[in-house]
Amino acid sequence: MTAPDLDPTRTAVALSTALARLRSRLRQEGGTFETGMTITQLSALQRLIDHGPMSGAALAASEHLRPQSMWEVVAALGKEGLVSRGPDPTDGRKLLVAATDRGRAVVERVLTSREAWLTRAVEAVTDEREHRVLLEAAVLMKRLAEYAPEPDRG
Amino acid sequence: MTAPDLDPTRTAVALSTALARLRSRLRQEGGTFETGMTITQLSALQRLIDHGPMSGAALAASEHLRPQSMWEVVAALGKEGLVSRGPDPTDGRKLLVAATDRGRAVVERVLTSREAWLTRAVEAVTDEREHRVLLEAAVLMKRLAEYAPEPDRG
DNA sequence: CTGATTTCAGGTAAACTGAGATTG
DNA sequence: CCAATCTCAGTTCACCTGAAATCA
Repeated sequence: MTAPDLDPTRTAVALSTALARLRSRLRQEGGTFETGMTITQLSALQRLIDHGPMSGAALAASEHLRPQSMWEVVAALGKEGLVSRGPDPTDGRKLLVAATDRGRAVVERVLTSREAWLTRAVEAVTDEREHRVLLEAAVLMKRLAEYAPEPDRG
Repeated sequence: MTAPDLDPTRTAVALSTALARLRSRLRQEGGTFETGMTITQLSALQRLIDHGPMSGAALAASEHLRPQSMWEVVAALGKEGLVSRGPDPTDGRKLLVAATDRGRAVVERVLTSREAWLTRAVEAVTDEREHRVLLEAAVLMKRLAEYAPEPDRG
């Protein structure tokens, strides 16, 4: 039996509205960790670093964007020299997108800077236990984003 | 001394990218709890229910939007009969925005429906402990969104 | 020929900025 | 007269859909 105070719908609504409010505040604060990057760009770049070179279509699918939208993101990153595009040797339709050394360096710099508004907010308004809750929740939210329902089987 | 694995910058980045990915996935899934409302509209409506009638400017500030943007949100909610607008008896410049009974009913319905994609995802991919983590994180994220740095005092 | 990938063109939604009008 | 609020108009940004062109 699930505890009566744990209602997945209320959690879903709370999570959605928290998302909206934090996102608005981030926009208000300039948002993007002092690089020109949008969070979508940062997320895609991190994916490339973690996963290695991928086709645009695969990268789009993993980030839940349309390929056309992802190519815009990749073009923006490419213009800054953070990713490179090259032909896939085994499939002439694909272009492999890869993080460059410069891209890796920028992400590393983002991950060690203390200046971002959200970093200061986390330091200021959470104690150690709450900080751990946020960190775990980030992992859980990524897991939620990947959720694929089991197909019905007779 | 803070535990060495707890780095506010890494938490901030993890939270940001989790935000981006979950938001993309929500858009892909249709997002808005089977009402025509956007999450911004839902969040504003909840605020009105919790707080009582507010001026457009105050509501905008609390949700971190510009007044002009908030008036668009309010207009959309008004068209569905979920909020009403009336003059402030004490200040002729302001219009007080208030949730209607219909608005309260819609939020109540959202909070009890099991159909939303995110609700099913929460049920499916989290155990009870993780569910609690998400719920608390939603509260913490709203707190982060409200963070106001202490003014320097010499 | 079918299907997947990339590219090109145009469109939408949710926010924004800027410039009045009204009221305190 | 100055400041706050609301309104009107135009703009931007990050996505989207649709339709080619290329290749397996």
